[in-house]
Amino acid sequence: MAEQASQAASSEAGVKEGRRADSRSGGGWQAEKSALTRQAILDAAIRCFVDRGYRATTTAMIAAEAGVSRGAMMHHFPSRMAVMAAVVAHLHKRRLSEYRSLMADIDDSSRQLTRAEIRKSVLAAWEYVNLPSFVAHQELQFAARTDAELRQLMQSFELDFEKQFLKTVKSVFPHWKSLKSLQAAHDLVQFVMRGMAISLHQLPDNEQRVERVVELVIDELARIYEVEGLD
Amino acid sequence: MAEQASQAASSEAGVKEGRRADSRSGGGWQAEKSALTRQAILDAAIRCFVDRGYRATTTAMIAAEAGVSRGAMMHHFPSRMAVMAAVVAHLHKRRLSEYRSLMADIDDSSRQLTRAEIRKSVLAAWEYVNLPSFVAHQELQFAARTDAELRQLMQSFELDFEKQFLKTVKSVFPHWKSLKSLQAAHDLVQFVMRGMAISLHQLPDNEQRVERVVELVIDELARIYEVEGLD
DNA sequence: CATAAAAAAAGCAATCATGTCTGTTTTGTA
DNA sequence: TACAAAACAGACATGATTGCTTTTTTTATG
Repeated sequence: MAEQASQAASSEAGVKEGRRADSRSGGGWQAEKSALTRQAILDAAIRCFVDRGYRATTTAMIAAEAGVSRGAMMHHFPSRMAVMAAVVAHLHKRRLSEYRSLMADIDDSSRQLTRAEIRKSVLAAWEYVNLPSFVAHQELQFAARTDAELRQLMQSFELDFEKQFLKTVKSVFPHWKSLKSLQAAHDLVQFVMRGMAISLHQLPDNEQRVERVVELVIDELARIYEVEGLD
Repeated sequence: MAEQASQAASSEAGVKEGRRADSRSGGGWQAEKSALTRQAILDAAIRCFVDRGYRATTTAMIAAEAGVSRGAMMHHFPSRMAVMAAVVAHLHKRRLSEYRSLMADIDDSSRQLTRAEIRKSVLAAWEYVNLPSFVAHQELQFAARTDAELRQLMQSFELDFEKQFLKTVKSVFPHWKSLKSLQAAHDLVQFVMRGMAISLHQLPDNEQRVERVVELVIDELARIYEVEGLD
């Protein structure tokens, strides 16, 4: 269980990379095509989640979106749940990678945490919750509330993700000393962004409200850091 | 469209109340029983949403939960969507009523906004997002993202709800002068609570994290009020 | 070149949810 | 009491989704 998550998180060079090299001798092209098809199916599933929702996504829909036949898909994933399991693992890696990429632009390697950096990190968090991968994961997480099988499937990944997530934040804000307050600040940002994402994606007239709340969060983070996070 | 919402919001004395009085002359008992059945169906639907999810909730499930036959249900609501429409209207009233009830305990009618009041309001917001009615509405709102019909159905109610919601907050915090900052503060609280609700209801070990974030929000509200909300 | 294995495509049966239909009971009214 | 209308109950048919099976094509290897 826990191995699954950490394995999925760490094994960046997965099935695909491991076999593409030896396409000259033997046992290469077939495996590569297989991996390509799998990847296409997973990406298609994510797109389906985003614009149809988890429950409404059928196996036929995924296959059509991926451009493969239903039979081919059943060859790689023997059941619907098998696809979902693979998507969970796929999203786990993709989300971590995307978040790290967003946060990578912040580190200006100054020796002090500036308000500008805080702002960048908050905006990055807002961008993050608007990514397709986040929306897809949101669909899965939300469905998991009332789907025991899916919940169990995601459980270990969720725990690992939270761990990696916080670890990334720590690496970006090395000057923030109090781990406790950093965790709380991180939680605050994540909760606000998530709540804002789900609340506003059907209400018009967002921009100003988003802007104001973002400013409030920045203010609060600056205040927390000033009080508890200094060296 | 807009009339639907405001009508649903204002007409507190609906179908049920309007006909129960004249059970002596004519047209009473039957109508009352009808209203009772409708109510049972709507409440059953909400329960189904909470523990099965919107998409997984079937008409048969609702009927069974309500203790009526599927035929009886189809008599009152000719289609699945008709049930959902009625549930949306029902939840609209119920949520407003419950939130007002939660906020009613705060007003200590002092002539100044104290930190204790702020704390109570934040805790009330947290209680609010843990009510079944909120969870059910969350299901509907979330499903509406990828269900155009449902989205259109809810649209006017959502707008009206936000209006009534803010109005309630204003009435509870009459000393908060700047409407702009009050709106922002209200948004902040709502977003945090919503994000926390959806993020944590499957992760264990919540209490401490919730506690800390709640404290942060209280601090921030106090700060905003001090800066922008004073008389 | 031939054969085995993998990948892909298509067809099929079972299940399930919806909507409609018909029949029965209860209530209101003349 | 008789009749009309509403409330209710159950059965049926259609359409959709899933998983399995069969057939065809592609790839790897002796």
